[in-house]
Amino acid sequence: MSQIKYQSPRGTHDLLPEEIDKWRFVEATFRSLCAKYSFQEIRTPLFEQTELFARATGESSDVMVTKQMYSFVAPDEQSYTLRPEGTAGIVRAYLEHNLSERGPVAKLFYIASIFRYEAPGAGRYRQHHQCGVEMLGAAGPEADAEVLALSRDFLAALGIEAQLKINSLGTPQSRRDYVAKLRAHLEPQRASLSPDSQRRFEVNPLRIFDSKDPRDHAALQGAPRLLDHLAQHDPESLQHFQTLCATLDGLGIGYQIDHELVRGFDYYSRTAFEWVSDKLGAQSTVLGGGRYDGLVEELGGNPTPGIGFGAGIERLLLVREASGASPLEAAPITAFLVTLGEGARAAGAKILAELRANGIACDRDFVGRSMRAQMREANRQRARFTLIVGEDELAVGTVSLKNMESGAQETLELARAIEVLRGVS
RNA sequence: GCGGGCGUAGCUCAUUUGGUUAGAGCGCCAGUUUGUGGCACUGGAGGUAGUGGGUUCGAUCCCCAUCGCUCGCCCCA
Repeated sequence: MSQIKYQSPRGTHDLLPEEIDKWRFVEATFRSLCAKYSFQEIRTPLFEQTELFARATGESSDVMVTKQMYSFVAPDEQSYTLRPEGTAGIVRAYLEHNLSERGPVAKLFYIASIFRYEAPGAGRYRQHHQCGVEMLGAAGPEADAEVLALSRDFLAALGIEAQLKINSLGTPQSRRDYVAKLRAHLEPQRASLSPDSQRRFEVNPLRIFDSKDPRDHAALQGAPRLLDHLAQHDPESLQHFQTLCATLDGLGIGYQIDHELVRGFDYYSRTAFEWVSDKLGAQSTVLGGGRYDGLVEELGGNPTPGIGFGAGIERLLLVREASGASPLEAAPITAFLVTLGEGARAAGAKILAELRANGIACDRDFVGRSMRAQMREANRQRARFTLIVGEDELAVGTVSLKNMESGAQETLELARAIEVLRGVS
């Protein structure tokens, strides 16, 4: 440990064999659900032109966000950035390949690495991994319900308990008026806000809702609510929200309306949602998403509605374990070849090849260990059978097949043993 | 970016008011007679105590720095 010269960069992690099965489980669960919901996988480049992400993360905060991106100048002297989120690249691909021409609605999903230069914390890394979906071209609340139903099924399949919170942000226009109202409400108490929120008051008053400072909570008492504002000035958004709620009721998806659930960027509209868990301390969101009807246009396309969600795999696994979901184990191999003597050892490669040609997962000893050690290794790998080949067997062309669970052993021709092993593979 | 805690074998942790060869459990390797695992027993390998400085006769232990992890704050696409 002390002679270590290189280590993985801060906030990045190696996924070792003993933990990879959990990841594969999450990914396989997500893929199979997406297939069920008819979402199709898309893979976009790990990096894009910096400009794309700068645009997609909004003009107002791009200075701040840019500091949290892994940007670099390539030999072509252009600036590129490792993707800090999943949606922008997909929208770019949607526009670049005119996916809108293939049908009115594109339902896409991705599993991707995400890079953000920020302080690592629980469930928060500089390279993390997300499962997400994007549904482009459908403006109605049934699209929201589709995405939410998938998210519900996903968490349920993972054995994660979480609560759904939803809210409506209205349209950028109606939200602008709301922000003005909110400012008006807070103005008189401005001096009593936390220092951070006094800054937010200038930059992005909606964010004050995210504050944990009691002073800010006090100031927000009696603040105007988004949904009330929509009722008066944006009836279409309210109708959208109410229809969604009714649909969720019909689907048996429980939710909680959270008037303080907000999003920072302009292209967000209407539905915003988060699945939260109390299992994680400060990082409570396990899956978040919402509608972004303004994004495609922002990135140069025709006005196109969109809604999606993203969920960090690291955090899903943390919550899953905190919830006491059953651990996952690697699939054992079917057979372990034990050889005795040089002749058998030399013949081993060919026997393994035959087993594998018949679809049998198998392994052997590669360091010339004793039979006892080979048996131990077979046990350690939880092999279901050992195939023992010694000089005796070699001489008459047979093998000894031992069932490691029952301990029963029989000597038979290799071809027969393969028949048996194929039957259990 | 700010503040608190932590950093001893592969893993989980002991140890020291600063004092000879830093320990345990698990894991790993080997053996317990001749070709048989899981249990048990025996033995073994493995650590310049994250790293670099400093204080001291002497540092794993005290001080500083640095890297990493962690908790909270900021931020959160």
